[in-house]
Amino acid sequence: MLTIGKLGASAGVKVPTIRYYEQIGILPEPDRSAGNQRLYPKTTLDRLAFIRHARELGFPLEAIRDLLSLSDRPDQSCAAADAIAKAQLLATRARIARLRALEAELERMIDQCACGTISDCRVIEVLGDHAHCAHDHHVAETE
Amino acid sequence: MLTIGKLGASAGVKVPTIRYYEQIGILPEPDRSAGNQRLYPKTTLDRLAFIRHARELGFPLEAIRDLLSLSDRPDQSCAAADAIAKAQLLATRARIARLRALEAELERMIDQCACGTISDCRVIEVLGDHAHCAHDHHVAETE
DNA sequence: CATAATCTCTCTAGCAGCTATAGCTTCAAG
DNA sequence: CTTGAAGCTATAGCTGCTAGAGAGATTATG
Repeated sequence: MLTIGKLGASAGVKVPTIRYYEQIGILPEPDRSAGNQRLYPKTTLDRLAFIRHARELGFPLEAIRDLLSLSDRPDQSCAAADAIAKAQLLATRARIARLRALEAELERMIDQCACGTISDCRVIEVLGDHAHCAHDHHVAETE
Repeated sequence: MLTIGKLGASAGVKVPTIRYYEQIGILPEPDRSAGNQRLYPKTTLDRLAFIRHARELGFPLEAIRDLLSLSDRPDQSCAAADAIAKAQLLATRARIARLRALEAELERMIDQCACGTISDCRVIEVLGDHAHCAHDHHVAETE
C-alpha cells in the first residue's frame, strides 16, 4: 500500500492533483489508515500513470474518464477508444495549424519593426489595425 | 458616443467581455448616461480593436496591458514592444514544437491499433505505459 | 402615450485543470 | 519524546472569459 505522497512521486503527479482527481471521480476513493490517511493499492499507480500519460498527450479529463471506463471492460471493442484518440489527433492538428498562422503573423510583424520609437513601431501599428495582417486569424487560440 | 452594445459589435467583442476588460483595468471606465449606461468615445473602439487583435495573436492580457501602456507613450523606444512580441513568438514556437511531438505520438498510437477488443488495444496500452512512447513529452500542453 | 421588445445594469457563479494557502493532525526518525 | 515532514480538510486563486438572475433604461411600434 502506498501513501498519497509515494503514489504521487511514483506517478509523477503532485499530491493535491491526486486529491483533485479523486474529487472529480476519476480516481476511486481509497481506504484510509487508522489516522485517516489515504492508502492506495498498487493498481492505483497504474491508473494514475495512465491518467498522467493521457494528460501529457493533451487528452482532456473528460476524454480520459471515457478511456478509463473503456479500459475497465477489456472484452469490448476498442473502436470507441480509437475514436477518442482520433478526435484528439484532429484537435491537436487544428491547434498546430492555428499556431502556425500566428507564428507567421508574429514573424512578419517583428521583421518589419525598425525598432525606432513607438510612434512608428510596426508591432504596435499592426496590432492596432487588422488590415495590416496577411492572414485571417479570427478565432482566439486557447492558451 | 457609443453604447456598450455598439462598441462590442463594432470591435467584434462581446459585451460582458468589455465589462470584464474594464474591471481588470485594460479599458478605462467610461462616462455614463443619465440612466447610468456606459458611453464610449470613438477612441475606445481603437483601443478595443487593438486588444482584440492582440488576443487573436495569442498575447496574454498581461502582455497586452504592457503594449497598451507603451502605445500611450509614442515618443519612447519601441524596443520593449519588440521584446514582448518576440517573447510571444518564442512561446508560440514552443507550443508548436510540443504539439507536433504529441501529434506524432498520437499518430503512432492510432496506426498501431488493430481495432479489435480493448484488451489488445494499442491506444489503451500505450496510454498505460509510457515506455511505449517514441518521444518524451513530459510537460503537459496547456489546452 | 402606452406597451413591448431590446439593451443595459450589477452581482454572482461557472468553465478547465489544477495550485496555493491556512490551520490542523498524524507519522517516522533520531 | 521531540521535531520535522507529510497528511488532512476547506477555501480561494489562476486565465479569460461566459452565463444567469433580476432589475432598470431605452427604443420602436401601435
